[in-house]
Amino acid sequence: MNTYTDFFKALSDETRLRILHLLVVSKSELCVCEFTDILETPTYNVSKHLKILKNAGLINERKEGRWVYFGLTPVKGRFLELLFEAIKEIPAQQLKTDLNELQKRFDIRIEGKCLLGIQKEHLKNH
Amino acid sequence: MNTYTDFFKALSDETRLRILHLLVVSKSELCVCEFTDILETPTYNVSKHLKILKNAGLINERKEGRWVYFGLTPVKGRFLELLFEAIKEIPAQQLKTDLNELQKRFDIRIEGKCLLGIQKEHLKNH
DNA sequence: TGCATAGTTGCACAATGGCGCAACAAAGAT
DNA sequence: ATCTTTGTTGCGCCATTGTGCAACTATGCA
Repeated sequence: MNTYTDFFKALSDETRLRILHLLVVSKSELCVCEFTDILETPTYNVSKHLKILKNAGLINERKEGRWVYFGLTPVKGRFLELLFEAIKEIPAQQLKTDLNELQKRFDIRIEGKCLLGIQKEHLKNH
Repeated sequence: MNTYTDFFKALSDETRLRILHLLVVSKSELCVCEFTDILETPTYNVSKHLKILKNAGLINERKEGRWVYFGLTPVKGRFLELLFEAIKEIPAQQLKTDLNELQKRFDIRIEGKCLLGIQKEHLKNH
């Protein structure tokens, strides 16, 4: 039961909902610096939100050199299947904008990998 | 956007998830004293949770004499449709128990109306 | 070895959220 | 009119949550 309220709690924050939406729609893994640029939120913030989504069991982590990629967990059960479908259907302008920004990040990937890091200076840790 | 995080926030509490599950599965209106007995939570608590669900736009209120019935809002949009489907599919024991308790309350309705009030003494306001 | 880059974590702070209690409103019954 | 029943609301308390800052780890490069 707690599992399910935790799913909803994880999605009850705008930043985290945007993160999950990006993952559901793109069907890809994204790395922390890509999220940072797309969401326009400092890295430490993105990192914390990703941790919450991970602890809720919604996303997985994969390390590759200095980069950490996050993707959806494999869907087991009809509940998550429907929940992800629902998220895909949210008709919010913000989410469309996010997808545009995601495309920009995909365009600067090199052989499918995120190698360029954060592009927006003001979002980096100093 | 806030609309959607509010939906999730509303469902990120166990009591409220149980309430919405009852409404989604039963396709009925239930009154506050029925929720009180089923959820085994004091009336003032039930009332507050119902208010939160109502403010989120998930449920409606209808007064009938001293009784107040709550039911799902008419679904507009694919997002809510899928969200409610998802809630139906949650395989938690607690929710099954709730449905049994709901049946008991339906059994003591008179001509489809909740006329008997709270059955569990310790849950009433004093 | 030292430096830059990618990311995480601990701390302090303000805001929010759920609970219990007690007081309240509203409707019907005696 | 008064009492009972159904339900709501305001208050104080405590726990949780999101944020920014600063310190930290870890990986790769010169």
